[in-house]
Amino acid sequence: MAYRRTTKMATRLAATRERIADAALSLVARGGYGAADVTAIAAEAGVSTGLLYRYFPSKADLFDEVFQRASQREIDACTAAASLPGNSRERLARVVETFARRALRGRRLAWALLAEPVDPLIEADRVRFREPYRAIFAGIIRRGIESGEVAPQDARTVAAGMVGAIAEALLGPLSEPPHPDDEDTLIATVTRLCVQSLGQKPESTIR
Amino acid sequence: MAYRRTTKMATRLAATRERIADAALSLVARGGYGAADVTAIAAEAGVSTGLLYRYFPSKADLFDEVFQRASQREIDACTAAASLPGNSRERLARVVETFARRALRGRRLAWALLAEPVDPLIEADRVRFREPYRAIFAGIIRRGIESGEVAPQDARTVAAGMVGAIAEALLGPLSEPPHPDDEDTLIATVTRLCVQSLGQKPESTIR
DNA sequence: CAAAAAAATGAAAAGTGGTTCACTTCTTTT
DNA sequence: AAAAGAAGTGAACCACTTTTCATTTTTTTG
Repeated sequence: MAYRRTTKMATRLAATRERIADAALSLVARGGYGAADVTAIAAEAGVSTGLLYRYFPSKADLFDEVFQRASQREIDACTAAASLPGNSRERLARVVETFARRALRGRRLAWALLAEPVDPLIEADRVRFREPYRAIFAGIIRRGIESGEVAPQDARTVAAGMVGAIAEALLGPLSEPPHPDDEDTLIATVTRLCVQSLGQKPESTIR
Repeated sequence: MAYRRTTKMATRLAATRERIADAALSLVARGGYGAADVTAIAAEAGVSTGLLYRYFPSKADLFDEVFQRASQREIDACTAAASLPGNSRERLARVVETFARRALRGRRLAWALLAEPVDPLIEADRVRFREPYRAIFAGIIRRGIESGEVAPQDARTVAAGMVGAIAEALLGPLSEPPHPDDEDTLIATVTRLCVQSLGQKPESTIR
């Protein structure tokens, strides 16, 4: 008669789901959203388009998850960088460097996550993608303010500005072929820019 | 027989072209790209879709022009702000303020120009849209470096960062209803952020 | 090893939105 | 005012994707 959910089956189902999500990410990482239509995703995952819809209610839902995963990795890396010891400026610098270096390494994916035009259906993900970074930066800034290292300021807005600055400064280079020599200077410039945007230490501006 | 181009006719042709472009801009400014499909544009302009294609070879070409016009106004305003007298930091501050204030005034359009997801066909315009700003900022930075007010740095990258910072910092507020009280502080924060990212005057860091 | 239920298929449907083109209307010219 | 040519129309066309669903295959259970 019927069949109850066996662990064996459940495992396979999860694996298929995984394969689909991986296929989608892989296509995006290689060819951008343009290359990631459901037909291509299904083919890449080795399943039929119909099956894809048994696992994800819609393409948007699929990308919700794919995006989430890809972002999470990046965010984890930055969170880790943020939690290393050091003063606010050092920590900030480390996060920016981490972000920039990883983005330049995985150019195509970074471009897709940061800037590539996607259909509006999926755009919500991108906005969400930037939020965690803003949160990381805002946290560092707030702690800097508390400890007196940084002048009081609107941490949220400044953090948003930093995310934007990094993204925009990398965009050009991201869409060009790698240029290893320039990368270090590029990263250094972006890092300095962010740290400086915090302003000087309050002591030096006390009247 | 045939008819030669009369000034009367030529004027009308130009007017129709104008109406189409205006209609497109108006739709974008009110409802974003989503609301600006060719059918809607034609309807708004009071012409048929077919006629639209007599004036513009394709939708992308139409938006090329529409974008161009909308941007030009903004860019002109910023260029004007940049050319007022003052030192680099003052001039930079003025441009940022100008940009931010105008963006907040024309929220919907600014959002469309800066960040709204568009179909890839049109995305090229957006990249181009940011370029002139980068150029304005880069010009100010370079002059600052030449005059010794600003430490030597990669003007192009820093300028890109500023454009990104401004855009990103405004994005949240741009998609929310106006909040007049907060706007001035927001603008002040963004301006300070950009000016500070230039770093301190070289004199104070000379050893 | 049937019978039952779920997994999987893939071609067809439905939706989307830009573009075309055969045709009509209006303007100019003689 | 008639001929000629340009402006203007809008429904049909097309390319492209997502989504569905009737059908087949696989897995489980009694």
